[in-house]
Amino acid sequence: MSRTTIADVAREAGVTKATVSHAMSGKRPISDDTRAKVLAAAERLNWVPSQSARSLATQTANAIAVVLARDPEVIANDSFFPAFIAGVESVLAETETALILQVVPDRAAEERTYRALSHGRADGALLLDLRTDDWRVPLLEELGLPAVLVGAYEQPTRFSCVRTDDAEPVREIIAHLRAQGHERIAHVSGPLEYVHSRVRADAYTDAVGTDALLREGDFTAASGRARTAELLELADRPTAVLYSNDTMAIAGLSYARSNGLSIPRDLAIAGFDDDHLSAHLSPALTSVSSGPAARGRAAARLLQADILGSDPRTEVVDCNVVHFRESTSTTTSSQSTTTSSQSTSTSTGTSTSTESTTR
Amino acid sequence: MSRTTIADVAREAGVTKATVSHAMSGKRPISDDTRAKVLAAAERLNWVPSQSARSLATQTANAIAVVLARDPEVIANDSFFPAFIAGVESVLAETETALILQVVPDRAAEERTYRALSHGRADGALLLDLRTDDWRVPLLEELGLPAVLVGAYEQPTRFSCVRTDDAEPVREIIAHLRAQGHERIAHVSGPLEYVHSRVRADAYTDAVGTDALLREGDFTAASGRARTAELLELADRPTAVLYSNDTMAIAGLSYARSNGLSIPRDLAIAGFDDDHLSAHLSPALTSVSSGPAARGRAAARLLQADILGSDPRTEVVDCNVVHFRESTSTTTSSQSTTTSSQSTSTSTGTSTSTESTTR
DNA sequence: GTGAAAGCGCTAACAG
DNA sequence: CTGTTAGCGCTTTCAC
Repeated sequence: MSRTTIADVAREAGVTKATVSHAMSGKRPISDDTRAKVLAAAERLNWVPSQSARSLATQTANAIAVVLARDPEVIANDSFFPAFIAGVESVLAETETALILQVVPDRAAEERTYRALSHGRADGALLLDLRTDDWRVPLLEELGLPAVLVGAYEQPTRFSCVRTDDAEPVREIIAHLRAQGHERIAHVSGPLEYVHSRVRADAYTDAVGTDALLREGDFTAASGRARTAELLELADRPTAVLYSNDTMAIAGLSYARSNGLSIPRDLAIAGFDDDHLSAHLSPALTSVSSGPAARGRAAARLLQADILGSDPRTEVVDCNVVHFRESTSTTTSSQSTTTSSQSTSTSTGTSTSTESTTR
Repeated sequence: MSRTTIADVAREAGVTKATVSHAMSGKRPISDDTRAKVLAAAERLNWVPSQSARSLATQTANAIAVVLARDPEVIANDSFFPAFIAGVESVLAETETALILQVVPDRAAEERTYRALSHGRADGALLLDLRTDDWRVPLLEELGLPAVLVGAYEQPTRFSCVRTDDAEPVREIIAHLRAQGHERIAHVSGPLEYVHSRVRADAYTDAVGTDALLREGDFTAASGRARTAELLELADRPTAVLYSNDTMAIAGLSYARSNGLSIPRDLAIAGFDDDHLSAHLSPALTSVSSGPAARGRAAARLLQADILGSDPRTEVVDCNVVHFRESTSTTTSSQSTTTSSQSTSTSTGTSTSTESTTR
């Protein structure tokens, strides 16, 4: 059961370990003849180099990491995350790079995890759920661990970013609701410490002119329901609510309905992130498709480039598309205004502009 | 930028590397005094042991792996996978164990990946999407890599299994449909090479007495639509269809509707895996909640036990619950027959029986 | 073009 | 209880 090592292959091929190493990596000239012998021997013995030995020797891991500080349960009910990971994997698969997914309970563990990752366990990290002034950014800079920031990050940084314009779709939705005669439009945001929640909330406040009907949720169904309950109890209750994700929107929708409201007649509802089933709900849910797979691909590519030594870049993956559906329509018959067939297959074709980071 | 190593900590604490190592692991008696010195030094230097060095020395990785041979896109549209991973992570988080997720394009890459994993990159693997007579089982046995098989596997094996009874819910649904007067009930299965698809398909064939209306899909929306189209073109078209996942069911539902059929009046529809939004669809979709999180937790626990040397066990996580909803009801008003509030929170309380493996 | 040897940072005997 | 000493399997100088 003792694993076969590079020494076994060397012996089998009648050369030294160094030669085997170089024959595999091509890092120095090798005669075709010996290379063939080495490859044959490796094949015969089913040898695969030990990643940990290689990591130790080279300080590279052939893996990138995503560290999640959120409750694992959120993974299950979030429409963004699985699709994002799918996009990431589609890029990593090309180079047989592994993705390390680690959920941590608290900040101490998170910091320890990043330190451990930087010691030969991962070549880089993808940072999700960014906060204004996120402590992870300086930490990773200090550790020298390459990273890509997914989402808007305002501070100067040497890292690449994958951004989208989340304010624009919010403005579009508010305008749409206004056009339908709505005057009291509420917003249930995600945790406002997250930049993307904040951007959406700010765009909302800007568009409606006040934050009186802004309520902070946490992306879970429970919070969607609770914040909706609060809003509906107001003397001057809103006639429309924009939620920062579909899970909260649907929880809110269910709650409103069970309280005798008809959607969209009594209450218009819009979500965000466009879950793959949202178009099939009743009423079909107006939502913003945020191109998670495209963003995952972009992030993985930027990270690989960074690891290979490229300069950091900010890539704006502008794949937000608002799908106006029945949940915000006064005329219940109409389906989406924008093309509704805009799904995974077409998202590769969305406009992707690139600009270099100036700072 | 040279990383701080155990030698730095030893120097800082005025002891040797061995002492530091043991102070951290507790693998041999250490005086409280020196332990304190070591911990203080480690803290001061922000030292985290190099995982690759440790892996090399101990042949352990502090990580477990899931290798996926499917198209990354499936991850995004599958309701089982994210919830399963969430369950796995909730167990791994307790011990700060990492999850390695690797998507591979073909069998050669998959085999190479398992070999690489077994060389100190992962301590074990979770096997999903089992096939009858799956080649991975003997491979992992040969490699000596601990594993847990998720799903029914009929061959004798030394690995632990996490099983569920998928036949029973299929029988329940068929019986329910029969009771509503349906006589031509079709089934769109997943790829029949997968054991779980096969089990469901066999249960279906058994229950209806023929496989004339059995069609093989591949869990994608596209196949759900295509197989539904074929079924609806039959002279004697079915009046009910049971799909092997919700994604196919919803695609089928949409297709049938766009062809002028009313659901469930003209066509009853049932899915499998109970996506978190399925209860909110219109009509609400009858589906089988298969407790993915509970299965993920069970699998992770069994794998950790195996890694620590426990004997393999087969755990039957029987958390399948059929939610009868509008898509199969003649009386369109009624909601689920079974409690519909059976969600993540309650799934921990489902009956979980344990039996030891006899072979 | 190939070989020999020195580590990468840790753990685990073996001494004391 | 603590120090010394070999490795784990690979890469990478440095010689030849």
